[in-house]
Amino acid sequence: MSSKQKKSTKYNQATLATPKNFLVPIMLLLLRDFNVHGYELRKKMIQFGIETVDQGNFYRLLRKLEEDAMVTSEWDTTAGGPAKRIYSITETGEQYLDLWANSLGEYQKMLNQFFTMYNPFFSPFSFVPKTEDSKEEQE
Amino acid sequence: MSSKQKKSTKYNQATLATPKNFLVPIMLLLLRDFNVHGYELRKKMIQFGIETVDQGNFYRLLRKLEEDAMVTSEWDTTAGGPAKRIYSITETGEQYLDLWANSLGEYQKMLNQFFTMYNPFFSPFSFVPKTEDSKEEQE
DNA sequence: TGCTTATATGTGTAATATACACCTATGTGA
DNA sequence: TCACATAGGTGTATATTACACATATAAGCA
Repeated sequence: MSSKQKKSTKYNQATLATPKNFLVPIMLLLLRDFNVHGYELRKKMIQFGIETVDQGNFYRLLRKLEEDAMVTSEWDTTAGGPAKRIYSITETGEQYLDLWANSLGEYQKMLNQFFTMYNPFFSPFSFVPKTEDSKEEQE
Repeated sequence: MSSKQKKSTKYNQATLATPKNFLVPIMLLLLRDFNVHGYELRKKMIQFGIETVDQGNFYRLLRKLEEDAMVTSEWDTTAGGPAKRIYSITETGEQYLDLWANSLGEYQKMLNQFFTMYNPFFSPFSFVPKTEDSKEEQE
C-alpha cells in the first residue's frame, strides 16, 4: 500500500453513460428515414443529441456497417465539392435495427427502475430533482 | 479486396445496448440503500434486471470504487462461511451517483427520442410494437 | 476421510470499443 | 496562395468487457 502512483483510475467523467455501440442504432434509424452521406448523417446525429461524434470512428463504423451489409452506399459526384458516399439501409440493416430497438427497450425499463429507486418522486416527463428531505432514513 | 478472411466483425448480439460502466451507478444506488457484501450485491443487481454480471469484473469494479473512495468496506467474519466484505457508500460516492443520475437522465431523453422516431406510436409505459402498416412510406 | 456444492473474493489476459491525433482531397472566397 | 468548410478516411493508445481460471471456507453426504 505504499508509493501509489496509480494510473488515475477514472470511470471517465466525459464518457459517463455513453452506451456501447450506441452510434449504430441511431445511424441505422436515421438512414432508414433519410438517404444521406456521412458528413450529413453525422450532423444529424449531433442534432439528435449526441454531443460528441468522433469523426474517425464515425466513418470507420459506417464502412463496417456496409461491410456487414447493414447499409449500402454509392458515390455521388454530381454535386460540387468532394465526392460523397450516399448511404441507405438494407433489409438486413432494418432487421438489425429492430433487434437494437428491443434491446434499447429493455434498457429503457432498467433506466426507469433506476430513477424510481434513485428518486421516489421521479416520474418520466416530469422530473423532480431530489430534495435533501428525501434522504433522511439512513439505515 | 481479395482473400477476405475478416475477424468476423460483430457488434456483438449479446452485448447489444450494454451501456459502458453501467454497473457503477447501479452498484452505488444499491449500496446507498443497503449495506451488503459483494456476493449479495451481485444477486441484487441480477434481480435489478442486469442479466449478466461478470463475477470477475464485478469484484474488480468494487475494489476500484473503494480505491477511489466511492465506497468503503470492512471484513465481516462473525457469520459462518468465507469472510465477507461489507460495503457501504461514502459521501463522495453519493455525489458521484448524483452525477451519474444526471448523465443517465440525458440518456433517457435520447432513448425517448429514439423510440419516438423508431415507432411514432410509441409512448412510454404503453409500448405498442411496430406494425407492418406503419412502415409503408418507403422514400 | 474424501468428494461435491454453495458461498465468497478475487487475478490474468484477450477481445472489443472508443478517444485522440493525424492524413488526403475538392471547392470557395479573401 | 492561403485559410476554411466540406467530405472521407487511417493509426494507435487507452478504456472497457468477456472469458477463463485461482483461492478459501463451510456444509452435506457416502
